[in-house]
Amino acid sequence: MSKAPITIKDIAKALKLSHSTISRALKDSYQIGEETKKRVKAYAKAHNYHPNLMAQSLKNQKTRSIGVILSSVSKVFFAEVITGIESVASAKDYHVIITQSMENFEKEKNNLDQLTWRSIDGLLVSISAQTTDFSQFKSIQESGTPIVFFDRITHELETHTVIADNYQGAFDLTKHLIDQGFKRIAHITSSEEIFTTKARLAGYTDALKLAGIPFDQDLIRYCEQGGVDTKEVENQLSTLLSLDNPPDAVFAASDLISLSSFDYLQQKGINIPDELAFAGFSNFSAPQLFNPGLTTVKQPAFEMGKQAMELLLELVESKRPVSSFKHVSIPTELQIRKSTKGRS
Amino acid sequence: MSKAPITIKDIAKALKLSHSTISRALKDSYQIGEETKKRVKAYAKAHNYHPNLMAQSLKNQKTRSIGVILSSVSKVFFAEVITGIESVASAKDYHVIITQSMENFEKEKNNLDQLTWRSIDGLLVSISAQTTDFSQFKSIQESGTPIVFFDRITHELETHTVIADNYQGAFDLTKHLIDQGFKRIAHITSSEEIFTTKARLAGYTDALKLAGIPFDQDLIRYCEQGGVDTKEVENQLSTLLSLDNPPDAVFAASDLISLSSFDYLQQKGINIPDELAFAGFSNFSAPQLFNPGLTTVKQPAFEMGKQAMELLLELVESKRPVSSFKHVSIPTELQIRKSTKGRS
DNA sequence: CTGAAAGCGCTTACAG
DNA sequence: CTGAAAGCGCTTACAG
Repeated sequence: MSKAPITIKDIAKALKLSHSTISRALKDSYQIGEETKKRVKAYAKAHNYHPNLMAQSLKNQKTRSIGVILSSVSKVFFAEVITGIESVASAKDYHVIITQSMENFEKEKNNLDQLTWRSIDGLLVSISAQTTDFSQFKSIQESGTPIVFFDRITHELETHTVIADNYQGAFDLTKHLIDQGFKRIAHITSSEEIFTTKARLAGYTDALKLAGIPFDQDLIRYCEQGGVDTKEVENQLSTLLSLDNPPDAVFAASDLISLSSFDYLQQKGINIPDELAFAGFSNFSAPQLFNPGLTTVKQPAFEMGKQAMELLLELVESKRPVSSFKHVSIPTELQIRKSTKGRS
Repeated sequence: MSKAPITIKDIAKALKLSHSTISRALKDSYQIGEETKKRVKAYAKAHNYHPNLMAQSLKNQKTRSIGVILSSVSKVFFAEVITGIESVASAKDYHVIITQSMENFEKEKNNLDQLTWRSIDGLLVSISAQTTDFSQFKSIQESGTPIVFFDRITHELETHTVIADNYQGAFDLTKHLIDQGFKRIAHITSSEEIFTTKARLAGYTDALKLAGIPFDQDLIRYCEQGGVDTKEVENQLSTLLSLDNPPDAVFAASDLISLSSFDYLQQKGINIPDELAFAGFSNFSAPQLFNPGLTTVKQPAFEMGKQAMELLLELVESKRPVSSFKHVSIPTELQIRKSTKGRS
């Protein structure tokens, strides 16, 4: 194992050519003769030549690195998203710098600063729950770094976006509950502001409308922390249960909410689904563990990461400014289990 | 927002100094007068100067990037490890390139190649289950890139290692089962070869010995895939259950094994803990979801990532070769739930 | 078709 | 205490 990797200079010396010629031959420049190209490439391969990325970056003003901001890698959903992102990145020789906002606006801003001065070529973002001001993203975009939003997106910037079809997922889930005979369907969801919350609420509302079931604002409960705080979920649940006309089913917007809810309901001795049916959005690795098994809407996390990265690299590698943007929405998958079994 | 970031040259021009002086002032060189330093730093700060990392890397032959190889980010354990690694990295301005081996030797080798020619400054590895040949790691180390192993380690290379105290964790868990009155304790574990498997088996064995319970090889069941394949786990369980003298408790080595087992046992209508007690190593986010709640040994994942990264950076930043290596073992935590309740 | 030269933004031995 | 110069490994306009 040689300590110093082989460089263009070394090849030039060995082959008695100038280093410009080597450089061009390696990139298949039309200016170089076929014979020469072959010799150079063969030598490079034989000696396991790899270009020095730092030198290339310095020259090209491109780092081949992509920044990612998401709330937390510990969430199964995001772990799967990352795998999708990496699958594209490694195929195209980019590397990915992951940062976590922990749903915190200040942290998100710090991550952004960090990533910026590391001079990334592009940025992938799922916006934190706290974020209402998008000016930092705008200035990054204006300074020439393309951004693609996924999952938690905004339309305040013009760019590609990739989401799960939250609307359809919520619609399907609500319709399933209605089909099972439930009439008072509550919705415990995350912060009112975020994009996914709005889309899910719309799907829920439309499914009710279609079935002629009246919408009741009392049945919509927001958790500002998105369920990170167990107490928050318990409060919303207990409010629901003490309504004059309590719900017969609950549609939860996330795993965290479902987890806390199951604990609480079990504690209170409330039987699922006989006293209260329950279902939720989830990328939990083992929804069958819930007792009874949890009916879920599964988000296409890997696929989202993959497509978001592909769209970002389109922007990064595009020769000229892009002005027409795609808004991808990927279907979700309804998985029916015992927690929503109707009384029939 | 200026498109082009400010450089040393810009500062030099503005302050009518040479760029050598700026460079030195910014790094607090003793050669530069206090007054000058102050002026330069103030200007740099005011204009939000950040050094161009590519240029620095090229000059210093250091990239400030650290490679990580682990089996899969989708495992909660590794997601937490990553958070620990990142916490150190971001504080010290390193960035982390994560790669996944998926327990596959070939993939691990590819990741290694990729990382190598990206010229990382150091490497953090949790070895894949398939790996028995460590020559690639050795040559990387010999070529000057420090490596630290964590979780799945080897002693074939001389370097720092960081593990959870698997021995003690297994010992504690086994002792707990014995204390609860169980006498035939089976152990369903991962591939026989890997380090963690051996350590856990040793803890298990010693706890039995101490209690005067005879060791029975029939009660030790290996899953080559580590439980990725549900069938594998079911086979081992059914073998155990059909023994002439079947176990009264099971100690599982991982979440995956516990998950598949619970499904299988529930299917077979076997009551936990009355017919069979169950406990396992786990970093599952919600062990209380198991029905009944699962007694677990929790691994200090965040802490492991943090300490491994700290030790690696010690090696990376050390001026001279290090020859004395630390072997850190971090305590695990036994969390007792209903799945191991004794009959008393 | 090939080469000499300049330059990306920094660091650092060498001079003064 | 400060500056001019060389060089890290590459790319690419300019010549020939």
